[in-house]
Amino acid sequence: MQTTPLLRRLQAIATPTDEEREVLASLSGATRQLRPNEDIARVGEQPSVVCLMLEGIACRYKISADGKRQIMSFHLPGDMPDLNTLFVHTMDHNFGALVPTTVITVPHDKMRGILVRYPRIAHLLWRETLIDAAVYREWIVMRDRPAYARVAHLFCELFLRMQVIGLSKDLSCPLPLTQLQMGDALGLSDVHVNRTLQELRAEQLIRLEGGTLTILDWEGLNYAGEFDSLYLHLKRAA
Amino acid sequence: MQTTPLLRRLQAIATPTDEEREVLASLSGATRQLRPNEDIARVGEQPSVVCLMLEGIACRYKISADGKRQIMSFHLPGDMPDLNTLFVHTMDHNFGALVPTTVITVPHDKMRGILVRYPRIAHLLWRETLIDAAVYREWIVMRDRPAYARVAHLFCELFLRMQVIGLSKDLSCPLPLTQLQMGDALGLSDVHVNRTLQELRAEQLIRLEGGTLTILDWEGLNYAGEFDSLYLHLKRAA
DNA sequence: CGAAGTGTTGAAGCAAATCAATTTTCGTGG
DNA sequence: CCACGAAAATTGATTTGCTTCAACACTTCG
Repeated sequence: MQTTPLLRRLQAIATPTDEEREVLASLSGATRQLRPNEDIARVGEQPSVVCLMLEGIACRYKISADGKRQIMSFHLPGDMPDLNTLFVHTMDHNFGALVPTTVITVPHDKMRGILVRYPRIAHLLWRETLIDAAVYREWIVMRDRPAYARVAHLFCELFLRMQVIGLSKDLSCPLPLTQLQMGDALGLSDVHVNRTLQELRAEQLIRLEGGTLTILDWEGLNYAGEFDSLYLHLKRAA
Repeated sequence: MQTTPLLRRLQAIATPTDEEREVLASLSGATRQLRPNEDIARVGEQPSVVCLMLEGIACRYKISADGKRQIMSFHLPGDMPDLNTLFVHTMDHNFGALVPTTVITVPHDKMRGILVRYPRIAHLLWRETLIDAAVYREWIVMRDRPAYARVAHLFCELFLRMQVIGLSKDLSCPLPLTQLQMGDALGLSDVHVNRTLQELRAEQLIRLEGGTLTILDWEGLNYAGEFDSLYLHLKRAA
């Protein structure tokens, strides 16, 4: 049942046939355990495998000239974040774990074989990479808004993404990120993330403790974050 | 020779075979002329055609709650910016012309036929959409830097992209954008774009007049913009 | 030739960064 | 189980790059 997260994820954004589900369910490869801040691939490398996330949280990031880390996306179980390395061979960014994380690595050759034999799976995965791009676009927009909206937006997005892979319970989901990590993703200092979290708590929109996010007011949080889930292209809404 | 820009663009990022070049060169569809600020597709729509840009400059953008326009990407001749609508059917953003622009529209069915018959073309175009995503990632990072670096970065990117499609001459290329349009793409006010342009001119890095950008100091501009062209994944460097 | 869009300049205000402690939490070994 | 050190969270004070507001000048073109 290793690949359950992948199927959950793909069924959230598309409608694979039984055969396709079977092929994807049988995806296998070396399992790899990563510790927080351990990298999976770095700028300049040319990976020969793609990762399937099973557990944990990973991110893509770049390091600026002044040493600041910019997180460009978060990746959750079920994601295949480096599918792009099949066609864009050289990493233009880093990819690493933020918390203890488990992935399986599938050789490029094997993936390519599947794409050729099952064009519909290729299209499914193409769709997945396009939704990835849609998330980037939303982040470009979202990161131009005030801190309050940015943090709210991030929580809305992560909650929905956790929900479709079955990791939420009611209005709670795991969110074991530090304020520094959130800041690097939101383009905010950790200090300001902290102050903003306090605002969101004071407004009774969220609770965040012990690595668990609880949304107290979904509508209110959506409004605060100017959040519209359309860009996630999920088949069903929350 | 309508599709020349497309071939130029694809040859800048990949190596199509003669047959593939021929198929792509024969791509045809209705020609459409667009005036500045005329939209090609809007949020919520489900286009049934994809555009191939022949001339001009288009952009993807969203309008925020407060009415601000956020430009998420620019598109130049040779780009097929809404290839994504083949697999992600509903537009989550707007797509429109910024200056007088010519496109041809190719029906989805026709494109799908080509993708099925020529898997290598599918992979080529997939690569194209992945590079699009790489540009989004870079923009997320770039937009967190000071205004001076952002403007410099934009000019470096646009110059290289113009160059690979044959629209540059020496270190000059067309750049008929207003300061407001640049501001919407950079997350800066038009006022601040103006002041920043003056700095770049004062530093003898660029000239920008009459819709033409001239780079006076490529190295200096790269440094100012913390620009590294890796993310564009061009086969040859500048 | 006048109107609209674009570019330019100046002054004031503000959201968030930065700098600098201090407190709390948490993992780990004694 | 507690003590310890390191990481994370929190608080306060100061600084700053950019926005906003407000004019005004220039260009372009019907």
